[in-house]
Amino acid sequence: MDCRMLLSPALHNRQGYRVRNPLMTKLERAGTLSAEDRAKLAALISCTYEVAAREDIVREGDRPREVHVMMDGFACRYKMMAGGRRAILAYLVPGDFCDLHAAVLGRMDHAVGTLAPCTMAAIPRAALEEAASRPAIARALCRAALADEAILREWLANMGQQAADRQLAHLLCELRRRLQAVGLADGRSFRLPLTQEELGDALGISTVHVNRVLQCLRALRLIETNGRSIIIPHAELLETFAGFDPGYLYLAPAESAPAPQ
Amino acid sequence: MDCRMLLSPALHNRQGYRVRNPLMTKLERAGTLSAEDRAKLAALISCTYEVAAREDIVREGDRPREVHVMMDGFACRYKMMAGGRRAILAYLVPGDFCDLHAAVLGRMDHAVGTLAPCTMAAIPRAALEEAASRPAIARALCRAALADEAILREWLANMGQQAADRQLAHLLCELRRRLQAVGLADGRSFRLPLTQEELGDALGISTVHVNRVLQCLRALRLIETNGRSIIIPHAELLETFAGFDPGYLYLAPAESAPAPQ
DNA sequence: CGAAGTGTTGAAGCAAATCAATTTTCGTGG
DNA sequence: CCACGAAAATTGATTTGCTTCAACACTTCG
Repeated sequence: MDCRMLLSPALHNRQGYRVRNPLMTKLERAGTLSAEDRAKLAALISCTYEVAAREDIVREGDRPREVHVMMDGFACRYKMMAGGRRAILAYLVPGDFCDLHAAVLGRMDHAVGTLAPCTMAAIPRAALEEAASRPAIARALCRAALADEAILREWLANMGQQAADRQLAHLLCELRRRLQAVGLADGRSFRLPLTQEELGDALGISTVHVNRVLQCLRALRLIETNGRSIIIPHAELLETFAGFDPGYLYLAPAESAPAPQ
Repeated sequence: MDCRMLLSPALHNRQGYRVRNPLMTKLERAGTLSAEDRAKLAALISCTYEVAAREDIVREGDRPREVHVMMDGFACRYKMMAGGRRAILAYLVPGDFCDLHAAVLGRMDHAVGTLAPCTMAAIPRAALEEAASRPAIARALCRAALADEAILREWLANMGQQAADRQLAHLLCELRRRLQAVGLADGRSFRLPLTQEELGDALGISTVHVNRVLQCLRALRLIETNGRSIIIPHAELLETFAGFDPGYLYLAPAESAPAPQ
């Protein structure tokens, strides 16, 4: 894993837009970081590197010495199942950690692979642990990890209990909100560099069926597709159809918890 | 929620066995707690109370002021879906936290309800946070939360991608291991106080189908049932059938992570 | 321009849902 | 302890959402 030191004074994503550091955007959501905290965090992103589409970033069983963060692109957590099927367990968008949990648990119990070309940052564990000695940063990291867990629960409920058309609609609603939160979607449309097979591996349905469900959503005028872009003409319609409630994403600034007496 | 102060010098579970504090058993797994840490933890369990079967412990939207821990019994995380279906997102066994994440995220995005009569402990957030000022305890709590996340990922892969017979077999393998880890199963059998409906709500399959799949597993001699007890004559056979690999449960003492340089 | 990957369509088969009825188990009070 | 009612488990018949297999069209890019 080569790690060209790209000291990036201004970050640009693959579409050429100048974007804020997406990790910062994400961790600031809780709204409790001081200027000094932010400086500490920014200093962590010193070592970035590029990964082509469909490469592994970390593999099952790895004991990563650094923690990897998505700066640009699109990736997924996955497990290979008996019989060669691939189960996609999460999509990762800019700002997301690949293996924060492995720093605590010691080992990856699944792999992370890119789906589109990605820019990654590698943060040495020692540097991260030092930053986490600041309570506000530790709290923000903890929040990020627990928000990932909330997404897993929503996926489990969604994939387990809903018909395929609702499942796919729900997934699109989630991706729209998450991409919007890091400036990669306007309200109406976003780039989604996924094949129908990659969607099916997340939903647990066949490629053929993904295709038919997409046609169904188009026929209902809930979505339009244009190459690898998704257009959602009326987000509320799609969200209603999917039974989507964005609370589980914890994108709003932290609702202050009741103070412990 | 009445909170009778039951200062329990020795804990007994509902079957009358004298058991260790299951929270301690769980948090000690990482193997890094000092005697002082253990004393601090033990002191947290001062306020226990009983809850009947099929009651809610916390509800979606709650902002709990205490953190609740299972001391005895059987419970589940669940969400109610559009159409009245219930999605069971996790089973909770003694030693498991109900709402540790809500202490950080501020709010429950799902409910926790008992399935069997339970003994719960309520830990005031202030007391927990004070205990967590000890690094070893903070680390153990973090490990516990992340191990829950690993179980969610395994469920998502299992429920999403496998045939129903493998799914159910996998679930039984997991419960056997988790119950064994807190002394509630010998190698061969354990009490499983769940109806077929409650199993179906976790697997996303109908009650009728749960029944047929159970019959199939019995016919294959992979399991026997006796009232609410499950007997697994040859655990390896069932685990092979289910493609079960216990690594994701993180029940073994922490594999020491590579030291950060 | 050709080849590979991706998307689309149709037909047949199957796993699981649904509906409905019956039996068994279990908890409770007489 | 037994009788009763309710909950849970079981069985059969029918329907359906999704898979699988196979062929073909479109796009992208070297």
